[in-house]
Amino acid sequence: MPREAILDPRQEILRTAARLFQEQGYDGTSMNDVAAALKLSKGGLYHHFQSKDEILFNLMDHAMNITEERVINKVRGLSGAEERLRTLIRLHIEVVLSESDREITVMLHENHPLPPALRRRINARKKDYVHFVQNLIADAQRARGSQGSVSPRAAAFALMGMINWIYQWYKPEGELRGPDLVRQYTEIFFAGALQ
Amino acid sequence: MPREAILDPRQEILRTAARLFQEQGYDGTSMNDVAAALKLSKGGLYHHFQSKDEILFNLMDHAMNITEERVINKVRGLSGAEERLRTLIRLHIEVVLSESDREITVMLHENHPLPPALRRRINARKKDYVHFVQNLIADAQRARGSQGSVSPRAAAFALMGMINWIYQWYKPEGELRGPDLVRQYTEIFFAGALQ
DNA sequence: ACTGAAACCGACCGACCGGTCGGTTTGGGG
DNA sequence: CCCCAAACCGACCGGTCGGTCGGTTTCAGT
Repeated sequence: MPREAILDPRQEILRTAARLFQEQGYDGTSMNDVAAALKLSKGGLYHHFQSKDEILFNLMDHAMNITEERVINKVRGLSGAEERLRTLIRLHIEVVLSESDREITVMLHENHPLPPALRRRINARKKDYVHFVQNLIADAQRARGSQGSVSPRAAAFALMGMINWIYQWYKPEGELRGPDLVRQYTEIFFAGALQ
Repeated sequence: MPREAILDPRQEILRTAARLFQEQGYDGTSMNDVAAALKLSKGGLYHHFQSKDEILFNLMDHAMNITEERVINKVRGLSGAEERLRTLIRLHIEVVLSESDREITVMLHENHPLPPALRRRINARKKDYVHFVQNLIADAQRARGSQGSVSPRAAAFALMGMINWIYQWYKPEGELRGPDLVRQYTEIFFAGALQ
């Protein structure tokens, strides 16, 4: 028998909460809503998490784990500055568009004030990611010998904006589909930031 | 005596609500908070607006008015496709960074569900703006005779993302100040989308 | 001085929120 | 078969929310 045939209940709660938070917002979703969606009583839900904030924090932390596994670690295994940057753009977009990783969009949008300690941990991880992207860009600029009138910092913010804004308008059935989106965004950014 | 020495009370309420919504979020701000900040009772506040939603809608509508006045109308008065696009980028960034127009960031971030009718009106205005930008980009591409591998639609979304994401990281006292930001973003986008 | 409407107050309402708690069910190891 | 801890239930709590309402103040026009 498979060791993990039954999901960790905490993870199942997080998955459900992520879905509801994405659909109705954090404040628009009550703990009752979460419990009901899991066919649980509110008391039963509080057996697994001791506060709504704890759920939100774990959601955001999990989102950062996903980003680390599916983007950063994959890119680290590559060589060639431009190839690494190109891959980062593709993978990051894929994560944002991924139906299954709703935690990402929750984290992108929700700015509900977490307890300061937790907030700091998330912000630090976000900042690390931006620095990683910034370094990638600097490497790619160096490799191409570009006349750096565009700072890696500004370029990194521009790239994060382009990609993280996608969820605001993207529709899977729309005219601008995934692979096409990746191609065009990559073209725009490469020509724009590595000139 | 000046006819409008005293502000329209509704506008003063909107200004205060915008400030509080930006600082604490829409759900994190109660009608009591708004009333208290105005040195009003909640009952007094409800004399001017009949619901919290009505305040949010007027805030968002006002934000769209500002965009129309300060960006679209200014750009319409210009000639030369590239000059118009360049100016749009600068003005749009300036509006996002403007201390006094907090309604903008409220609208960019808050996705509290408005009554469908109101929601549609705001969304229609947003869509109009994207179309306006899209046409500007198409004109600029044509004027430059660029080999259009980048569609105006994708470029418009990329630009909106770059700019509308700024409020997520921008700090007035940071190293990347306003004019510098405008210059670099313009460079990135022109090289990226008009290649 | 009087009046009427607009502005405003403050107590109040029902609903719902996040969270608690004492007790019951469940199921695997001895 | 029993035990015990983990899982779970459901009633409950204090507090706050958006919104209401009847009454009072303010003040411009006459």
